[in-house]
Amino acid sequence: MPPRLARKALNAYHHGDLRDALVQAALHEVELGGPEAISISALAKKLGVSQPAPYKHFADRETLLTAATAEAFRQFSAMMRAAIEKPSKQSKLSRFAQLTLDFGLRRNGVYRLMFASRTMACAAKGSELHTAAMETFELLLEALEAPAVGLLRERSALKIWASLHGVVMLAEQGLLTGQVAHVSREELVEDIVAETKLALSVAIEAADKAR
Amino acid sequence: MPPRLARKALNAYHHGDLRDALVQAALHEVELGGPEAISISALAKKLGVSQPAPYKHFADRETLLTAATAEAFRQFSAMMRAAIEKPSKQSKLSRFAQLTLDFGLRRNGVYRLMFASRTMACAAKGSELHTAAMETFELLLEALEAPAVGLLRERSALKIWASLHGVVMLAEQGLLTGQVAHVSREELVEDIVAETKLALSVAIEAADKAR
DNA sequence: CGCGAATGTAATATGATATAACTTCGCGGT
DNA sequence: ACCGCGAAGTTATATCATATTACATTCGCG
Repeated sequence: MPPRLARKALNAYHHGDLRDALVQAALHEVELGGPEAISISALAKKLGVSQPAPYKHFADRETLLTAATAEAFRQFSAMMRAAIEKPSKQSKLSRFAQLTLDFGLRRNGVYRLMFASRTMACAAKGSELHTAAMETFELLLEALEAPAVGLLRERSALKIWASLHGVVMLAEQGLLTGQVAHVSREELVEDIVAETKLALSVAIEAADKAR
Repeated sequence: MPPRLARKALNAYHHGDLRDALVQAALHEVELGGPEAISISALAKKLGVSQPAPYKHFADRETLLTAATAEAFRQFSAMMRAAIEKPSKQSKLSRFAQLTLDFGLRRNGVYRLMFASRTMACAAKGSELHTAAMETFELLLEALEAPAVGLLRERSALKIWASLHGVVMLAEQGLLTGQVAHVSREELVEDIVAETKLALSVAIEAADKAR
């Protein structure tokens, strides 16, 4: 006898797309409580399947986290691409930076999953996650709109990425609000963008002269 | 045989200084496996006490983590103070920055406990942890060696803190090594320091002129 | 000395991860 | 059409960590 006939129309036994549903549900949970908050059994209950069902799709909690992180990177990239391709008064880099800050604060749980959890450090080189992360970095390079000077451009990108990351983390930990109440986080970001651009143009000039 | 007795008696029943021993042991564990790795019961076993014993000193896991974080900040501050007070060819800021990077990579678990865990965000204003963190920030302000221009100095400190934090996190996640193999992390940090100093002096000049 | 507070233990409830062994269902080959 | 195999679920269970409760021991202070 089938244990129970569920709400799903034709197929009560097989969920249909549990794997994807798990990833989406995980992201939703992470959004609220951060990476630590997700629990396999809680997700299973929420999706109306038995507790061990997720293990048919993910070897362990870590693997699920990794898949969710990759999906988060793809969503982030899509959002960024849309933003920097839309014509605007502001520079692409400026929009990228402000949006990153916004994302980092509004969807802090997901942001931490992407940039402040152990997940990334464990990602192998060709993995789904590593690829997704690299694409995001490519987008930043594109947003820089700098002449193709390879190494210099990458270095600038890294510096601005690092700075943005730092601002998000410090802001989220309440270490910014107290110290510089007068300076808005947005101003701080614009400051960083301006400095980066200046430093890059100076470096390019110097490189040209040396040639 | 109990590991270490603080007060006096060779006492099998009472540990002597379990609270402190827990904090130290927790930091030791964190050093290896990061904040997620510490387990109350594992610590209890390692220290040779019963599993619930720690709860006499810390309400829950989170509270123990918070205490360990505060201790980590104190250790960090002590190290930094020693470093920037010792005379050297390099600037204080430069030493602060390089040491931070070094600490962030060598003792990454502890670093993450301090700067990349949820602990800080939950710290109340007058708490042990908040106080310890503020002292560390004071040290950075001191290392800046800038004329006392209040807001400008704080802003510079924040920017450099954010950048350093970003570099550590990215480096630790393997996102630096691949992209800029030629540029050492140390060079990147020196770059950031130089930029900060330049920007600060320019800003001060501008402020003077405006007066 | 003796009593209360601090500190430890034993026992237990709860809940999460993960594995094992069994069941159901879709689907492709003959 | 059928069979059977593998993918996707299920129940049952082992293990382990957190946290609470009730009880035991020791410290230190009057």
